[in-house]
Order: sequence, then C-alpha cells, then structure tokens
Amino acid sequence: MATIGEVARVAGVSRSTASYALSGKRSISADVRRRVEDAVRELGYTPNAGARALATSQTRVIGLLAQFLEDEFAPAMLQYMLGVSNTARELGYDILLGTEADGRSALRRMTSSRMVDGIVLLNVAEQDDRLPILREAIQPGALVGLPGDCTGVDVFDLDFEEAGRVMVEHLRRLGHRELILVSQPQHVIERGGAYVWRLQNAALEAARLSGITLHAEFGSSHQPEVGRELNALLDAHPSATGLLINNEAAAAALPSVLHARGLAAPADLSVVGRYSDEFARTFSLPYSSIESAPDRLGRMAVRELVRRIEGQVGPDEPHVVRFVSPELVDRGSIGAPPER
Amino acid sequence: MATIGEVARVAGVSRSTASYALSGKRSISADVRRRVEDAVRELGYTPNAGARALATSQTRVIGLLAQFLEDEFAPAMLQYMLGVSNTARELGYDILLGTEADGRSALRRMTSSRMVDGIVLLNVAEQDDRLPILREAIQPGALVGLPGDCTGVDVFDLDFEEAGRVMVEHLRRLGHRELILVSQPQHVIERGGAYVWRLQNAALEAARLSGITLHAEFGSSHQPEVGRELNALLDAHPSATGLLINNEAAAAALPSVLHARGLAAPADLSVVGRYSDEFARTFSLPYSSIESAPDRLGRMAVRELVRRIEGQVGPDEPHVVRFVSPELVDRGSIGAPPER
DNA sequence: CTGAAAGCGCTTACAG
DNA sequence: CTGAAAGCGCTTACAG
Repeated sequence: MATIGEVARVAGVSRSTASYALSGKRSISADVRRRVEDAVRELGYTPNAGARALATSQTRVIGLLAQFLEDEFAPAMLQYMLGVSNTARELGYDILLGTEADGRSALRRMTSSRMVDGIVLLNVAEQDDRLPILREAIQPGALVGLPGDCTGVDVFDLDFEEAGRVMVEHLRRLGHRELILVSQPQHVIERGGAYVWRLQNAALEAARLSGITLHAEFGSSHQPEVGRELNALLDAHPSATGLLINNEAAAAALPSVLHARGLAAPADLSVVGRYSDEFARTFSLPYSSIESAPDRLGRMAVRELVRRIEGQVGPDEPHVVRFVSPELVDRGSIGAPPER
Repeated sequence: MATIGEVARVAGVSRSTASYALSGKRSISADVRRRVEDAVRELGYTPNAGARALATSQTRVIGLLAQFLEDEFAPAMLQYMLGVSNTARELGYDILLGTEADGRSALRRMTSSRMVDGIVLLNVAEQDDRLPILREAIQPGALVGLPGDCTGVDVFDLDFEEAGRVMVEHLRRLGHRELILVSQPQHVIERGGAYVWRLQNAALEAARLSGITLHAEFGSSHQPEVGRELNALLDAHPSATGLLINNEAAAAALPSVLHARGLAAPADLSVVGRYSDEFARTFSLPYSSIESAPDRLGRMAVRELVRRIEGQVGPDEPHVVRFVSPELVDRGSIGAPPER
C-alpha cells in the first residue's frame, strides 16, 4: 500500500509538499499540485487512518453505544442507530459500534484508547452508570435520552411529559372519560428508564386535572405475555373508551388482540401510541401515534456532537438539553367514545 | 492522557521495558513488572490505539457492512449485525459499522485507509458489486450470503436449497398436495438476492418430483401490501392446504390475515416459514419455521475471519464455503391437510 | 533481564 | 511556493 513518501517520490517533491498539496493547507503551484494528484492516482494512494490520527489527534470516528436489553424492544433501537450512523457519515465520520451488555467497559475502551473523537449514548437511564465514565473522558458526548444529571453532555430526547399530556388531552376533548395507559415493563423503570414515568406521570396529572379516570399499567416487552396482559386490561376496565400505548411490544401485539375481541378502532375503542412512523410501517400499525422521531433525535445528537468535536462550540460553552415536541400522526384511530 | 513514556519514567525503566512488561513478550523481573503495573494504575494508562495500529499494522477492528435496502425487512438484518458484533467483541475486536447505501465506498474507505483488519459483508448478492473491491483489499473478508463467485473470501449461508426441499417434503409426508410459496419481492431477485430463487427452485423441483402442485409467488416487503397479496393468494388458490413463507414481512403480516379470514393453523391451513427464532418471538409468530440462524451465521463468519486475520489460516489456504443445515423449529402449525 | 534506537505513516511548525 | 526535520505514541529487532 502506497505511502505519502512514495507519492512524494513519484511526484518529485518532498513529503511535506505532497501532504500540503492534498490537504490544501498552504498554497501550491498548479504544476506541483497536478504532479501530486497524478501520483496519487497512479499509486492508488489513501492516507493511513491510524497514522493520521496519531499526527492530528483526530480519528474522525464516533463511538455509538447501543444496548439491547432484555426488557426493551430491539427493532425500535435500530431506528436510533441508523439515524446516528447515517448522519455521522454525511458529516464525514465513521461509527465504532458497541453493542455489548457492559456499556461501561466499551465506553472506557473507546475513549481512553482514543479510538473515537466523540461518543453517542443511546438508551440513557435516569442514573446511567456510563455517564461518570463519559464525563471523565476527554471526548465530548451526546445522549439520546434524559438522565437525572445532564452536566457535561449534550442531551436530546422526546418531550415525554408533553407526550403524555397530549395523549390525554386529545381524548378528553373528544369526550373520553376513562382511559387505559400501557407503559413499558416495570424493570425498565427500575433500571432507570425515566421516559416511562415521565410520560405516565404527566398523563396521570393531566387526567387528574380534568377529572378523567386513567388506569396506568405496565406491560411486558415480550410476546405473547403482552398480548395476554392487554386482554386482561381490557377485561378489567370494560368501560374504558381509550387506550394509550407507551410500549412498542404492546403496540405490535394490539392488532391481533383487538381483532380477536372483535373490536375496531376508533369505533369501539380509541387508540393512540408512542412510536415512530417507521415502526408503524414495519408492524403495519393502524393507530394514530406520537412520533418518537428516532432518526431525528439521532441526527440532532450527532450534529451537536460534531460541532463540539470540531470546535464550533467552545469547551466551556454550556451544554444543551433539547426536547423534541411530540407530534401526533393521525392514522384515524381516535374518535369520539362509542355511545353505550 | 498518559503515554508509555510517562509510565516508563514513573516506573524508572525504559519505554521498551515498559512495553514488554505490558505485552509479556519477553521475560521481565518480578520487581520491574510490579513497578510498571503500579505506574499504569497510578497514571490510568491505556495504550493509544492509533499509535499501536501504526506500529503493529493491526487495528483490532473489523468492518461490518450492512445495508438497509428498501425491499428488505430491517428487523431481520439486526439479528445478523448483533451476531457479528457480539462475537467480534468476545474475540477482542471492535466493530466499525458501515450502513450507507453505497457499500462500495464504505468498503473502499475502511480497507484502503487501513481502519480495519478484516471485513464482514452482510446481505451479499449473486453479483455483488462490493466483492471486486473486497478482493483487491489486503484485508481478508467473510460473507454472510452466497455470491456467484466465492473466490478469495470465506462464505457462510443457510442452505436455502435444502430449506426449500425440507418445507415441501415435510408437508408432502403429511398428505398435502397443493401448496403456496410466498417469496421475497421480485426486486430482491433482480438485485441478485440469490437465496430467493435458491429456495424457490429447490421447492419447485421437490414438488415436481413428488407430483405436488406448488404455486410460487413473490410478496412485497411492506405492509399493508403484503397483507393484501396474501389474501389474494389464498383467494386464488382455495384448495391449497399449505403455505410456505420465505418473506419476513409476509410472515409478520400473516397472523392478522389468517385471523380475518377465520383460518387457524394447522386446522385449516398448514404454515411453515423461514426466519429466526428471535424474529418469531419479536413478532409473536406461532408458525413452525426453518431457523435462519442469523446469530450463528454472523458468529461463524467472524470466527473464520479472525482466524485469517491472526494467521491461524495461511493466506493461500483455501477459503471455505459453509452452509448451515436448515433446522425446522416446530411450533405446531403443520398438520395433516383438512378433510374437504 | 534491560536499554537505546529505529521505524510505522502521517502532519505541521520552522526556515528559506 | 517548497523542503528538512521534529513529533505523534507505540512496538520490536538489535545489542549488551
């Protein structure tokens, strides 16, 4: 594999001149530039990434830490990963992927050995044990998900509280008075999945303020349990007229559950979920939903991260905490409550 | 960030001694080893990956090229990625992920700039335009999926032909005489997704040999089209008693289609798919299926790749082409044809 | 058992 | 506009 030394020799210039001709960091005579470019083409030269990283302290690689936890729904994670990966590439960065269960050691390895210029953390928990490590790292970090303590990192998340309020409010205006909310499994909360209770508490509060009964329950993240649980919930609350779903597995299971019970949305039951449009298409979900915008969040996180990496944001400029406003995608599954 | 020079200084030895004490590549007095280890701990030293790569020509990174094509079902891809990523980590390698649509340029970038020690290609087509680039690269490559030309790379794939035969044979023995096979979309074939016709041709041949009627059709990779197509197929072939599904989107859509038609498997219709157990769980699919073993294939590919990278397989030792035998996972959706 | 030195392939001040 | 040289942080023959 050709080195810049060979390029220089073939072009009849010094290595530094060859380097500058390629980087454009100082002016080069047209003749020399052409000779260097010809030599590059002739030799099929590509700079060695490791050598360049050593010389510049820049790897042009972003570390992406995803975790596939037992109690979360894997296909939903994929959307975030692709949002991050595609945006990184557009900005000239590659992705070093860490999927291991022990995110701490992956993070430590990537940052302390300088394999990456920055880190994106997915699936951030309220008390995320990766955060102390990230804060000690010299590389900047961007999170998708809201931790309890946001110092030292840029944070991006859906406004789950507003999402909870929007769901309740929307159904209230149509005349609903008794609703069921199915959240993620309880372990997700125990592990610190703050978004679960952020949405749930806001929904409960909104319901309380307008005198609506809201049955808030946890659902499993797996089939067929979650299907059974949905059935049990509908049995337990026969007068409920609206179903709020903050649980991807439950959303995916709902069509067959409703089918089996002979229920149609919105004629018999209004349904509103919280998931991405891509997810809705994949699982053919006909329910209106709060768009969770994984691609957009991934994109925002990478954009801000790259701004920090490249010094467009000073190291002591304050970090951002940005919430994406929930947007309701209408798929026609919300209507007035049925007359009884 | 500490360098090995600082470690050496703190330990009171030369840099080479510090390096050898850490690598264990030559014998070191117990005293010196302890001093070096103490210094490492005190300084929180981690070797700089770029510098090490430059010195050793080894990055301990594997490039993973995945593509998320319009006509393929994304959640199925994720399984392969995780199989590769997790196995790589177990063997001490990190994953550089390329998800861009232009796999050629990603491949070129990773290999020619020496960011990786080897490459895993997912989703390999019959005539895969990434292969010429991979063959020119100095790094070894392992594929999941069978290309027309296997020279110069290690290849791993499900034995789709045997899978087609097993599906037909299984139903034949139970007395079925008319079957429907739903394959991936036609574009997948046109693009060179050889597995589609490998399974289909073998199934057609097996059916022909035993005098069974097999209606082989392509299905869409998206909802709700594929649901409509399934309905149309069942309408068109009312006397078919078995359904073979080599199309993840169709499999995911089938429960609600059968439900809507009031059909149960296997009482009214025997169903057998081709997808992974993990996929079955995610989508709550109650159908017996040929296990597509994405984690196992990913694991095999990485294992062999690492053997090549680390020189356990000589550069001129022949490459392997290994097929995983289809295994039928019985979920109770196959039975005798209904009496009419 | 240990050290001084060369080298991996770049970039970038320094000098002209 | 161009070149010679130092340096990034490692590893590893070479010498003792």
